[in-house]
Amino acid sequence: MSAKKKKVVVGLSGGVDSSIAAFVLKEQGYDVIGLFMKNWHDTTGVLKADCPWLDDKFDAEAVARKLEIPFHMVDLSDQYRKRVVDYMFSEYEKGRTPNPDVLCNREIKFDVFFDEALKLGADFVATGHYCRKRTITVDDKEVYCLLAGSDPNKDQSYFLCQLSQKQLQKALFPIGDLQKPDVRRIAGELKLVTAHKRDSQGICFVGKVDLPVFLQQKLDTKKGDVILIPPDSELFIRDVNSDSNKASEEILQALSEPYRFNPNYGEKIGQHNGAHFFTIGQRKGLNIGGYSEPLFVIGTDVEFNQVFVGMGQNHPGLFRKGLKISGNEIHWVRPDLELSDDERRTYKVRIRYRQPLQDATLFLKKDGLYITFNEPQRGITAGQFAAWYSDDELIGSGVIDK
RNA sequence: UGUUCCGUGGUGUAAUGGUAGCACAGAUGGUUUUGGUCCAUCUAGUCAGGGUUCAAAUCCUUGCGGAACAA
Repeated sequence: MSAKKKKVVVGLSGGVDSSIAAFVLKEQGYDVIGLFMKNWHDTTGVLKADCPWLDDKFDAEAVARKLEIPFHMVDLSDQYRKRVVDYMFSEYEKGRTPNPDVLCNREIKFDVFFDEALKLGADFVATGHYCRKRTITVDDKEVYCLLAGSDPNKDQSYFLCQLSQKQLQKALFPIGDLQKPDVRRIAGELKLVTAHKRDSQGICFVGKVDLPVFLQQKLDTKKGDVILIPPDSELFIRDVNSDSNKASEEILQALSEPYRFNPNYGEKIGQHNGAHFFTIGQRKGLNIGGYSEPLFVIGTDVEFNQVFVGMGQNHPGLFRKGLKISGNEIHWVRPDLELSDDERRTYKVRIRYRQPLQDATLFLKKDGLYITFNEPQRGITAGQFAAWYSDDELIGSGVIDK
């Protein structure tokens, strides 16, 4: 007899990707268990009202039946609310723009869900993410690498940028080598109910929400001024030598400093319903027309409830060359590659999902990690995650502090 | 009070006698497992009344509203 089959619990979401993840695992000879997690059932602010988790559960169950694997469900909505949604509200309240899905992976799918899976006796836990894992040996120790999915169009490694070695150790990403169209095709051939289901969008588990409405559950609306900042404002003059090779702490700090707006630098042109409903780079929702080019949010101030905007795609307020991550927020997916004090290293960095990787240099300083980009970046926003890559491997990440 | 100028979609503007266009805003849809971006489509207007003309945003006139100038 061969050794006992390894047991894998796969998170079945009721979508096509996790369906095929389960299928691939089965093909590979694992003992597969499907586990559906219910995370959200509140429909406040959700567009397309029908509360979809039940449909998803039915679909997940149907897939499990078709693949002839056991099916279980866990309700993690309590934890999801506490560890993802509350975090979201609190970040917005501070005027930052969180990425709940990165948190969802770190806190839910690869934490509480993980534990539930292990309770079912799992050796591994699998998800339908488009990314890959590789195991290498460094100093006689196994090290797990998180790689981009093979389908460059669907690579979801960014959302897993906060995973730890411990989490990666038991993780499997069965569809990381597949292209999305192949996933659809296989699902079609297997006649799975999820074969032609639309890809999920919006905050994972919550769905596509009207964000202001969603946030209004906890955050008050409050009228404030919208202020237009001219592109030639002195605020945008950074008399730092953009040759950041010298990389003194001063230069790094200057490059990573958000523009400090105040109404004296511009002109009041309208009103908004709360600065915390806006994020840098945002165009829609200002409700101010009459300009030759669109207006974009270039800064918000929740303390004084002010929104600062600039006209046009190339407004200098939209761009910055550097950002900073607080020392305690630096996360290395590969701890063996951690920078030492005052060390610098070049990486490819993205600051949002699906952004093409940008050439950048990381500097570890006493007060945190500075990242400077070769090209100015649009919409560097506190609360979002910066993730650095070496080729297609995600090395580390952190919440942008400023 | 007098003279002059102006009044076009929600906003900013184009069309000076010949099918009222553009931009921004807004709505809807698409792309996207964050926010946002982006793409497509759509909505919506000649201040009001009278007149000239085959034809008026455009010319004339009255009213209303705004701006400028005025010993």
